[in-house]
Amino acid sequence: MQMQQADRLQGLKYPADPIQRAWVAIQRMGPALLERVEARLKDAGLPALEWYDVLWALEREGPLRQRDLAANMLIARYSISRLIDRMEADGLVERRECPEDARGQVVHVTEAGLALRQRIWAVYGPAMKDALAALTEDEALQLAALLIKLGC
Amino acid sequence: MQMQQADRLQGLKYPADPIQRAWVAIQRMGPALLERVEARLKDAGLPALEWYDVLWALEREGPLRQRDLAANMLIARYSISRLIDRMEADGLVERRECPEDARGQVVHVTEAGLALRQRIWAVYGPAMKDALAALTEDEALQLAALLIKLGC
DNA sequence: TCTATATAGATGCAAATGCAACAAGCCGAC
DNA sequence: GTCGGCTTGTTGCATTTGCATCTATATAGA
Repeated sequence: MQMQQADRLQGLKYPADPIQRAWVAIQRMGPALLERVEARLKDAGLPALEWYDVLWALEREGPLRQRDLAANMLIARYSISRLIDRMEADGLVERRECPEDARGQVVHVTEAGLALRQRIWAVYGPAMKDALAALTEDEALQLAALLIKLGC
Repeated sequence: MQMQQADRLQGLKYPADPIQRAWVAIQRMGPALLERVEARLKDAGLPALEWYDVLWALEREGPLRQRDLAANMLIARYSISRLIDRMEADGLVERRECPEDARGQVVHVTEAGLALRQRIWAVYGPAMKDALAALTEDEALQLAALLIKLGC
């Protein structure tokens, strides 16, 4: 198999300055953990997490407009447009007319989409747990609280 | 100006489960903060942070092989190869022969590279500080410590 | 030494991304 | 009403990515 250099996390140094240290840690660990998890999805022949996010948002909140999906996922409109193109081509979602705004469309999940989400979660859930296994539950909550503070 | 949907961080929900909550927070805040900072670089007509990372690694540690840059930045070899192509074309770095391994090359930073790094830092530093302004120094250190734990 | 295997880096190709521009519909001021 | 400006979603184009593969060199082991 190829490399996996995102797991060369051991020898890396961090700045001493608190702000810089936090910044580097966030920007380094986010992608590294993501790569670990996505590698397991790929090994299982499953699509990337982006697809999961769409499917889960639709299952959780019901049919949504592309605009709202974009807002949920913090990605650009044109990205959603093309992501939904691909997912629709795979039969996971459907675009339907939007009654109260003729510009818009409403995205619905299909049965196949629901089924795929479950198959992804069966791998994603455990992989996420493993990725964060070094933290206790309290620490995980602390970490989340600190990060969420940054969004406000 | 265009959108900036990465700042729609306010209304977003987080799972109650500690592990999931931490995961979502990391994966959401990392890119959102990055986008805020990179927007300021772009407004100033400066290149993306990737370039900064290369320049700073070379300035800090001296000339490096592409292999070592890749390890430092947690990115794939072929990405480095092409990143250095572009930076070399811009006169910021130079590839030179590697005396003790004829396969390899050593990347050196040029005067222009040193100068550019300083210009980037003048924007990057303050932007980073602003992005993390919601945290005290203690909190920043706490956050960093929790994240760094995940790499071990 | 000679061979097998591993590593460094580059690259062709297909897919994905970002940007800018666009059409179509909405909405509020007048 | 209608006019200007905003929002929604799409698309052409150039750039960037990821994957697989390739060459050249290094290194370990018989």
